Amino acid sequence: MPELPEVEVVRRGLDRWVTSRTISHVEVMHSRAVRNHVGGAKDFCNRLKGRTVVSVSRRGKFMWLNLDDSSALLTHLGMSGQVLVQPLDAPAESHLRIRMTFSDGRTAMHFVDQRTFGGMAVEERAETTHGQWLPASVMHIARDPLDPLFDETAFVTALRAKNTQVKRALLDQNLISGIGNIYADEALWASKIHWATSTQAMTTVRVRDLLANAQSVMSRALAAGGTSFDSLYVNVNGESGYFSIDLEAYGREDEPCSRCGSLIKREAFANRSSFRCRNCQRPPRAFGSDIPRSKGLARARSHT
DNA sequence: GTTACGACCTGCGAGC
DNA sequence: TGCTCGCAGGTCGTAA
Repeated sequence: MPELPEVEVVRRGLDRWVTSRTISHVEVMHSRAVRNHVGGAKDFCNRLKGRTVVSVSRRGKFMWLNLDDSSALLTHLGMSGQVLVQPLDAPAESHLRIRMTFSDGRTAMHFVDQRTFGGMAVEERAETTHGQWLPASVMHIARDPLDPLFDETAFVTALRAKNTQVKRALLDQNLISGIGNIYADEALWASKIHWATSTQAMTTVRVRDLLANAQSVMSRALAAGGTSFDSLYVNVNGESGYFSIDLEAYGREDEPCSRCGSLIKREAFANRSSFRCRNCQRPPRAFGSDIPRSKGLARARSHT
């Protein structure tokens, strides 16, 4: 599933292959892929035609192509989105949602999305209080931990001021962006923190350690080309990442912890799963009992 | 204002 | 063999 490192890999690919090219034709195969575009599919195509891509930016899991007017092509990969640079005569993928060609007649850009949680929209850019120009719907997204301007002190203060579980806070894109279920579990494992720990019980030192581990695991994932359990995440050339072999907790139910040898446990968390070491990540006192295993995650692991 | 939770969506494996 | 069900999870809207 695309989280910050995976989105950054795609952004870099697009920056290389799409920047300075002029869009000549856009086709929307599935209207849900442009559901967030206010004017609908026809307007989406019209607004892109003739525009030149100036650069490609990202904040958290959102990325956008800055166009040569005041607009941007905002893209979110959702759970299964892929942006592929393909030869013009490449056959349509089974879940091709949007296809874009360029005036230079070289490669085409395909937006492929099996589960249609992702999508594209053309939006006007607006200036932030820090002088940055962002698409309107990205304004509320916090900076991510790999952003050079990420304010660590403000994050520590904001997290400790919340009244929730620490993993919920890590997944809150208004607090810190780019972290999804996989890297939240990995950062918590590295910090020996149970996901249900209260944010108000977190000391400044523990929050800083957690943040450092989140930065570390995502930097390593980025260097490996991202994490992939199956064909749902690929870069713009259709290649999978290799970081899944280095995951310590996520998807490793009933496998020994590499640190202490205790078994990794899977628990239900907010309609999804959370993985932790039974020994290194002890639950807070108020936390309850074991949850039965899921078949789905075992399947995901079997694809690696 | 803050927090929690369900809906959205599709492909695949398990179970019957 | 074919059908049904559960599961993966990021974001948003709504309820508490």
